[in-house]
Amino acid sequence: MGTTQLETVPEPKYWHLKTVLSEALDTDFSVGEILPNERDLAARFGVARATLRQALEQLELEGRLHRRRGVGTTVAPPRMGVDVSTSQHTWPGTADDVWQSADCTTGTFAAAPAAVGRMFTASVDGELHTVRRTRMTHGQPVAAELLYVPAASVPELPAIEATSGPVRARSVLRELQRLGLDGQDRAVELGSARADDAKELDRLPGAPVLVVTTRYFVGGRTAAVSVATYRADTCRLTFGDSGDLEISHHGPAAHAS
Amino acid sequence: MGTTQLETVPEPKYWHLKTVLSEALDTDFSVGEILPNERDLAARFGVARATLRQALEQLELEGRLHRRRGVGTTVAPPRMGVDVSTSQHTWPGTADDVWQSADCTTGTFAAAPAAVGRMFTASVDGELHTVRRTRMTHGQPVAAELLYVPAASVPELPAIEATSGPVRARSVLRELQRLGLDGQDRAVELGSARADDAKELDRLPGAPVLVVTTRYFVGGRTAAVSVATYRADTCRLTFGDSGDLEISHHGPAAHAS
DNA sequence: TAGTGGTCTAGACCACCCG
DNA sequence: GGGTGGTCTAGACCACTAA
Repeated sequence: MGTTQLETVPEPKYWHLKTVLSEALDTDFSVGEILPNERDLAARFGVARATLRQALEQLELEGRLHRRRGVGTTVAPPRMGVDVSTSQHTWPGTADDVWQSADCTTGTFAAAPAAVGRMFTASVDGELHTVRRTRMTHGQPVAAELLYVPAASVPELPAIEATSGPVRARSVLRELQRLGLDGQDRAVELGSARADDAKELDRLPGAPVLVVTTRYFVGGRTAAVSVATYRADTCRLTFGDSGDLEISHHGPAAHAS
Repeated sequence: MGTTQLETVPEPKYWHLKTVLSEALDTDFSVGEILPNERDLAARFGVARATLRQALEQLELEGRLHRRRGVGTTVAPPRMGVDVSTSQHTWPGTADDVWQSADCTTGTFAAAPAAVGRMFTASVDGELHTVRRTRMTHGQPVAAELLYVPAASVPELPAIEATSGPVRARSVLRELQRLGLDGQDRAVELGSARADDAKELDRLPGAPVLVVTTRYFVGGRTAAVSVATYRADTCRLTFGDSGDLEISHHGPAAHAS
């Protein structure tokens, strides 16, 4: 390769390729622009398609590119700041309209992942409501949430209503809102989208997501648990009032100049 | 394939493989156990090695596996909860001993990523201290941090001391600690490790990391900015008192039973 | 139907670790 | 030196999208 670099430490091709592409994105492309297809790009750089794809995958992971089968690869806009701070949703999305498409099913605790069941201090028997929702920002789905609410937490929930569907989902949320919230607990980790979440987030299964697990405390007990999966490619989770700031894409060139 | 599934929706092989392996990890393996090598595993499942690797990569992304070149693939322990809550470090790691190996260099604002420079409301001229540290948990490096402190934020910093090295790093941190902190701002996003961070975190460049960007406010102005990159495979970031809980690995089998 | 990205193969060589 | 995972190739076919 005709760069100025000596052949001291042979950098992997895909890594070098990613750096070159990253700089090209900064200088020669604008947001939304379509890149040449993978076969052309690979030929242009003199590498196999698989190698080129390895570079593109990294750039997509960093939120620089957006790839869609049958369409092409486009330059992604900067990640949007998504507020997940405490003040924003004392109870998840009760007042604001960022959460949509609620649904609700009721079953036993066995319907929840074992790790979720472990977060409830007591009452592992009895019924469990599972509310499914989608969070929209700028018209795009950014998160899919499963909210687990033991029936014991909402004793005044009318039992006569529909046993599922958006109507019951709103009933559960309304009951939760009436409860006094003592505090909450939050954790963030990397995961890969399950098939159902991926579908709602308009991504392929296995796409990287940021999993936000929240425990809601009422009267010293865990009253509900929320597992929200955020698109990792398009979202930057904010915990404060910095939602309108741009943070660097964190690639190897982040230190450049 | 001799499974019970009809050929209705041909699931990708690597996806099915990942599910099978995930279940095998739960039942037939214990933490730290070594898996057969990739060539053997690929032959056993009747797929190409590249396909097998696609499944392993996903499992590693979810924190289930740990792969080391020249050694092998082992079953990873559950992710550790790493507290990044406000109360834990009013100023980053001043009192506790989780942060180690501090170093410090001083230069201009051009030494910082452009996105970081943008977070300082004023005083883009002048000097900028850059403190580099590593966060250790259970004897393992979990995060590499770059703390950007404008010289204007620590006017009483003795100028005669060493211009770099751990000694000066501690001086800067000590000065910061003397300041009254009005508040802070935090954002989390997915990134890939730069070469230098990867080295400190004992990972390969490009490894997935959770980038935590923090802005520290003093007197209504941004007094310092911290960019901390946490290992995404081994860490679960906690914002509260849930540090000792286990959260589910978020794979496609997370809903199983 | 043509073009895109997604999956898969069967090889090869390299960098690294350990005995 | 022998075994591991990491990189790379040159193909092939498939699933999806849009004209």
